[in-house]
Amino acid sequence: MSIVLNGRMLEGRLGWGRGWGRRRLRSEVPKLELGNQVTLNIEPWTLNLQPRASPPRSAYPFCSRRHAAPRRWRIVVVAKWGDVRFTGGFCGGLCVCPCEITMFEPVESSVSFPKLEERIIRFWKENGTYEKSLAIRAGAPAFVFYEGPPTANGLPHPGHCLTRAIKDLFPRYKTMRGYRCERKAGWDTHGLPVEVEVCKELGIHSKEEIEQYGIEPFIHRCLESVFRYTREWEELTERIGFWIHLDEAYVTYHQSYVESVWWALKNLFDRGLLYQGHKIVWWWAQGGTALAAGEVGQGYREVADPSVYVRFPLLDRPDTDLLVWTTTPWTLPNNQFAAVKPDLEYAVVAFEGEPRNLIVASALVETIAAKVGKQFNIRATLRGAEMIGWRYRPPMDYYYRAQGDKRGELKAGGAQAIAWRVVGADFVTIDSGTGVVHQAPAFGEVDYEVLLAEQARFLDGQGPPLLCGVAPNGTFTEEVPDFAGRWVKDTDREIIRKMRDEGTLFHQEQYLHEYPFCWRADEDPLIQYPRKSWFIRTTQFKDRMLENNRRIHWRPEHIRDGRFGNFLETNVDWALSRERYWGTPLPIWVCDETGAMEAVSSLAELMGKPGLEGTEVWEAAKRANPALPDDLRVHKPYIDAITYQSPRNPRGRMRRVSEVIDCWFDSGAMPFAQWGYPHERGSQEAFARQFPADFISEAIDQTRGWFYSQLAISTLLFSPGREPNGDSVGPVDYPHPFANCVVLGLMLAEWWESKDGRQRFLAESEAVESLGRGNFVHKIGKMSKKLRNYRSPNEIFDTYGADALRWYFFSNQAPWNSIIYSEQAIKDCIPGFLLRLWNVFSFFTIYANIDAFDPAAEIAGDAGQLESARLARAASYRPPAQRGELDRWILSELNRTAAAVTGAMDAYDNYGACSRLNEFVDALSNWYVRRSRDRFWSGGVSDEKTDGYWTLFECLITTAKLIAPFIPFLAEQIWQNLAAGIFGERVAPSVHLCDYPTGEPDLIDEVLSARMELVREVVSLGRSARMGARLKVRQPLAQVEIVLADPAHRPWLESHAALVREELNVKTVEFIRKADQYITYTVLPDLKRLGPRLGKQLPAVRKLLAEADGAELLAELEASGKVVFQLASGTVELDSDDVQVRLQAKEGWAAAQGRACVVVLSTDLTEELVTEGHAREIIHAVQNRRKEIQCEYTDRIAVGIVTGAEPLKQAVERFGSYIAEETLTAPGRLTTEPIADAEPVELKLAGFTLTLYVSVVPWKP
RNA sequence: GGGCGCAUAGCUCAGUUGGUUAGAGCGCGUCCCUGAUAAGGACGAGGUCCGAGAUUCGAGUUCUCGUGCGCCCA
Repeated sequence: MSIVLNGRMLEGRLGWGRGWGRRRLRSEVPKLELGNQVTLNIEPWTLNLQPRASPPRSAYPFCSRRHAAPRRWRIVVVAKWGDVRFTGGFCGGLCVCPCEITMFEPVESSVSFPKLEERIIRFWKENGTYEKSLAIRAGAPAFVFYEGPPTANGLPHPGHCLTRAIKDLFPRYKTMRGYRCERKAGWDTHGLPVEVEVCKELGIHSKEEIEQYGIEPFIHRCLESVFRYTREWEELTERIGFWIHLDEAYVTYHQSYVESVWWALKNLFDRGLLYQGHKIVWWWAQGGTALAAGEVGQGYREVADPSVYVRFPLLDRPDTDLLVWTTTPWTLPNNQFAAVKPDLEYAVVAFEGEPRNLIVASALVETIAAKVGKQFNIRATLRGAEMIGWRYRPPMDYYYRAQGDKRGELKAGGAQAIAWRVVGADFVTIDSGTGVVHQAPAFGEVDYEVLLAEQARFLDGQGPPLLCGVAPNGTFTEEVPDFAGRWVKDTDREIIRKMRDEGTLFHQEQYLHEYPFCWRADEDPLIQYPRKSWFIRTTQFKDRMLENNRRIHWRPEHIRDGRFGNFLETNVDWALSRERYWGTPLPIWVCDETGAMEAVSSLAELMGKPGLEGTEVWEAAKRANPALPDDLRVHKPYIDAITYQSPRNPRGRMRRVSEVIDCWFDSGAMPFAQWGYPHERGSQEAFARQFPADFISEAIDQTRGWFYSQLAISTLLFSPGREPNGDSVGPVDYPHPFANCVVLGLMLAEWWESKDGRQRFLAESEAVESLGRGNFVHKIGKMSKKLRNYRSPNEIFDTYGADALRWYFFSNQAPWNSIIYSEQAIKDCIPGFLLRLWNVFSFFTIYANIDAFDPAAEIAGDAGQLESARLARAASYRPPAQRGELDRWILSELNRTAAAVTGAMDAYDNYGACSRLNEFVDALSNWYVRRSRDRFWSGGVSDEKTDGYWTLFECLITTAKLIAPFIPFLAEQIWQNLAAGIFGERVAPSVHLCDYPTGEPDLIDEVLSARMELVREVVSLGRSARMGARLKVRQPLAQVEIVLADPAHRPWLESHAALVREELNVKTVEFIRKADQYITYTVLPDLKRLGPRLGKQLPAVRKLLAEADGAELLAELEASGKVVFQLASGTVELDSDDVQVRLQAKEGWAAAQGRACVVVLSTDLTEELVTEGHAREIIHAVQNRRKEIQCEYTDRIAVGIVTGAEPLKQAVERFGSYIAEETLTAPGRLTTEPIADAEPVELKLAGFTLTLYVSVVPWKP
């Protein structure tokens, strides 16, 4: 034997074990490099194998699997023994493993999933696998997916991992099911959050400061900001395995996108659906800006405000006043109405010492009397409804003086005073105040709605105007001359004094409540204030939106009628405009002479307008900085500069309104705007092809965000039967723009903190280490950057891998539940599922390599996707029907699983699908492989063994396909190894290019599945009975008796007695029918069957059955086919279908009961059995000793068993050869004497002492 | 204040159209295996299904009310 490396012969002898040859070789081998030419000559087959009649069949005599070779060290050699070809090689352990057949790439038993995933990512990239997956479905029906665009101005966090994982899962699945699923990425780039980020960088707050800084440089900074973390986002996307076209992403600030949004807005404007009105906003007067809801929420604080009870004297009822309560006295000058609840009872009350009667809600009379400490008399009561229309004089008459008598004509006919009268409103409550609510529409959102409702009752222009005596800077205007120029909040006291002087104040106190302040200047209280705003008339489409919504398949379903449906029910017009800078400009130009307006749908259209001016602003900017993206042309401030000749008035110029739009409109327009529809070339076709979406998914916080904005825009633009508007797609049937929506739960963080909350840990183990057990609390809560209560996704990827994270997301709970980002739970997915599957995979390659099982050699030509039909072409592939039962069973389970998983995934139920996959892998690993081990280990080649290889191969191949959408990396690894690795280009190059297995009905055998389930139950019960009787499995028992509730299974189970014997370590298996000594029978009614038939008689029947002797009942049933009961209410007859038999093990037996059977162990131990048990104890002890002295698996040993205990001596004597065989004791080396070179070990076995000597026997060739 | 959701084992969660003994994983305990081995497996303990009421022959499951928590909106 010799080794030649690059033409140079290496000296040395090859050895194994501890020989010098191995050490010598070690000094030579490290010089090997990839690409070296190595020849190993073995002439003849002289690898010092023990002489055998047949060729060696395993690697074990020479190398433990710990020596599995890293790839670069593999040197393949070929040897022949007769006609059998062997492939072997050096492995990383530096010994020679001549029998390590490399049919399949050896699978490392300890795998690093993160490293594996990195390799797979590279593989996909280099091979364009994603693109291929689209290409093979070029002509297939579309499965349309929309990506809800994230903003890349912040780092992606774990929540984004979840959305990206789900968004990947279903497109991958549908692609494998044969659909073409285009996946266009998108980026949301506009909006206030972006501006706020930039402001933070600049250290500025207010709009004034932004304008001082300059709008132009400001938006340039916004633009830079939105792509700050693009790289991190792209890396995350790739790392988690989310296949999407990032380089063709739509971007909301791009000109084509903006123009598409303009098109939609012009469409709405031309149809009269876009109008200007007022919106009551939370207004920061000092900063001159409105605050978004989220910002307002941050600034709530408890403060004391004046709380005043004010008289509103009624005009038509002398001596009677409405009593009105408010905590904002400064709004009283702008009072326009008093609101009451129509169905509430009010009382006319005379308070002691008060000159006039007061009207308040009856329920509040006592409360108010108590406040002022006065007695009262109720003079009369009346319903709120009766008061509607009553007129009063407001406490401040700045407007009343001029307009108090003004009347307007009603639409319904007649005329009415425009203001200062009682109106009905449902929002009035008796929780506080008086039940009569002061209405100042300018300074309250609900008040404003009352005004709108009132305005709607009058003919156009005749109704009440909005009275607003406050300037945007928060000071009173000249309309309120007494307080003009004063900050409104500062006037409360004087207003109160004035009312007291005039006698309209009834009572005053302090009131503690939550009130919002500006989060940027926390001394500044916010006020509600009317701003001009643009609205979309969504309310007009409410019914259509509801109808559309009803057709959407929501997961979970309750979203449809719950959160989302309710939101639609309470729909208000969409306040579209924002007085900000970085957003899609509202494309409306106004004539500065006539006020006439026009909407514009593209830059080209604008450029075509007559008398165009202002384009030089952009041109100059571009000249100054040629790197400016042209997309900015359609943004502030450049677009604002563009004016044109008014078509209405020759002197007029058309100027753009100043606002930008709500960025939710941007993302909601994405179904068409992503294509630049309708302006871009090809966009109309693209839109027609990709509308509506089959599937979208986001978290529940998008209900009023992206889910609504999409639905609203789509319903307004593309509803059936809507007004013609000249677009080319035409009305589309509901649902659109999405048909299935998986609403994800929120992601929560998990951490552990010290009881004082000062120390936080991300892992329980860390908390234990630092604080000790019991000194910390487990917390679950919102993720928070400030608290740093979660690990970055990258750490998870690097430690556990993306598959583990994905599997955790998909398999641990229904996706709409909130999900805890639990590191421990992610970690547990590895042994729980990934590693279990990996071990089966590894097991297969080990044995398949040993036996040179080579599917590729047997299947000629194109092997496609290795479907059953292709495999069947192999000569040694026997049809499943001809294979053993275990094989047929696991193939049945495989196909049942495939069918169930397909069904679940078609219903968007990933959780259910994962449960089935988990069950299957468990069955494969813990029953099929376990039960097949001996078959694979057996020497030689047999049909049964080959069947086993084909079966396991098929299971693994199909499982790889089944798991591909869920854990795409591991799936690919298995496919690459088992399929592409041996078939090369004759199979699909990636598992993701395969069709999804849907289960072959022919291979499903429900009866077999049920029966195998029964065997597994019998075995499990047997073990349970052993535990109960404290009988170790090592102790053989004479007999197990099985009592079946349903004897139908007996023949089949009988034929599997050997299996049960082996699993339970018993000598015989008996089936018994009547087992009265062990069992009591209980006859139970089949409730589902009898419930409807017997109704109220059922409890009586149940009682009778429970009290009756089960065995007797059964005998009667068997004899006559029925049992008859006499009840007070009549006769009841039951046949055998009406009852079920339950078995109950009697006390005192080593028995265990399950649903279908009872298993009874014979606990009588004969001397023979006990002795055999001792022999097995000895084997166990010797095996442990082998391990302690660090034997190689192949080492032969000498064993000395020295004991004075007769039973143990007997065991050695009677079972010596069995012990020797099991422990690899060299022939003739099992003695009852001490062994000279071995260390004695004192042991106690079954209560006896024993001294054990074990030493390794030098191996002799 | 309104809407929606959740409440099941120590922890995290399943629980299909109402049906007899409510499941899983982790953790815990006992044990097995040592030829898948830096793995793997078996068995076990552990539950007032948040509370009250209603419907029903029968409720973890349906309905009403309440309690607690979360989210969204005011």
